[in-house]
Amino acid sequence: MHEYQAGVAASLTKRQKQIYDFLVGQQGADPQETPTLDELCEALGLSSRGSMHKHVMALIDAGLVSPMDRKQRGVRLAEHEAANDDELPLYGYIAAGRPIEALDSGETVMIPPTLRSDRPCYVLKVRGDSMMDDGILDGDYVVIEQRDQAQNGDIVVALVDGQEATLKRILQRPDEVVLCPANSNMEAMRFTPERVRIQGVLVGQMRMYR
Amino acid sequence: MHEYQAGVAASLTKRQKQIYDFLVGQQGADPQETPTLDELCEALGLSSRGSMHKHVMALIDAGLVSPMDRKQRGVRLAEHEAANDDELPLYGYIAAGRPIEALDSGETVMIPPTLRSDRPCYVLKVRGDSMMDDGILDGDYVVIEQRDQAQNGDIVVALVDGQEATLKRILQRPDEVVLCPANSNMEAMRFTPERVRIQGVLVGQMRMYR
DNA sequence: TCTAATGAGAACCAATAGAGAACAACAGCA
DNA sequence: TGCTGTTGTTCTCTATTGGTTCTCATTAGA
Repeated sequence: MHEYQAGVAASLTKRQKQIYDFLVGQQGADPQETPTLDELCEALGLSSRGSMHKHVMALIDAGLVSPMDRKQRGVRLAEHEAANDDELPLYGYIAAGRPIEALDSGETVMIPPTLRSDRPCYVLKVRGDSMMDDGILDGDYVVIEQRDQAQNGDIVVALVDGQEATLKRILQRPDEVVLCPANSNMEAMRFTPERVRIQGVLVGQMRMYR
Repeated sequence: MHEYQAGVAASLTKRQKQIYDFLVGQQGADPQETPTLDELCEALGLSSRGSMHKHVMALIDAGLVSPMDRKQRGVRLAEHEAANDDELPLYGYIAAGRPIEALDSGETVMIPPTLRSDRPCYVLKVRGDSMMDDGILDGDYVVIEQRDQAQNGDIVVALVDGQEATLKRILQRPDEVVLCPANSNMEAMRFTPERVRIQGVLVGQMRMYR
């Protein structure tokens, strides 16, 4: 998303970029403050509201400024409500050897953007100690990025034979897939590749005490 | 009736914002005092109650002022539902045997409300493996509730001799305080009670992968 | 030279702002 | 209960502000 913004900003003219930069700075000073066209003119040394309007319209077309529909509320930056829907769905419990135990209600958990990726994610609650040596304990919440491929060494949600879901570190070899627990009491499990389907990759974890 | 768009404070007009700011200030001065429309007019230099009423209606539509249903009880701010301060300050790094390494910049981290307590909290980043057997690894973020007392078994930020900060499980006995690491390679440390000061209690933890 | 970017300025008009009047609901009081 | 002053509500009318749309001139660059 920042990529996108930068890309658009790159196609702005000098004046437009200058105005946009001013607005960004202004917002940092006081998010409530939305300068009028006249104020923008004074700040940037123009004397024609109409000219300023033309520049602002370009910024609106570029998606950087929210359209001001004849309302006299000043020029304000577009709210880039990115994909930061802070709430992610809590699908249910994951424990070695059973399918994911679904929670019916559309329950969600608030997840900081730093704990997730830009792609679609969901949350599971961990049952059992199979990953304890990697610091993932019973009761922890894990954030899973939804995808069907992973790199060797990733911790993944893997579905075996279409029914057993488990959270394990994965090793993919040409002839077999190894799912490695992080628990000295447990053995790695080996399967032929076609028996294992990846349902997501671990991107975040959190735990609450008490 | 009123075509002001309900919603955000950012969409307020200048006058509306001015009135809202006045009300906020007023509330700070004396929470009991709820100015009438006439008083608001006098305070802000208007002479028409009707005009002031129009502005106040806009604030009500914006959800900033609680509707006054023809009652003569003055203008009062809406109960601000949970001014969700999702951001907590990131104080710095904590590692066994050193003071907390401060990060100067007022950096903050977004923390879901479920991961913190209602009391004041802050965030530290973990250095080292002294708590690895409890699933707290190098690089993890821990949420600490700020207080100076703890129960036996709590994981606390403890300051020893006023200089060494450490994250450990605590055991308080009448004659000594034991700080227990969660790492089979490390020994518990024993101090006389006056040497140990509790700076907070662990209430949440999170980790990001890659 | 041609074009795009820029800027000035005028005219237009809807949004905002304010005054004031009239009315309605309320609270206090006899 | 009825009276009275206070306070919220609704209305009309007017003025100003500020976004919009023009036209036209100037400048920089290919």
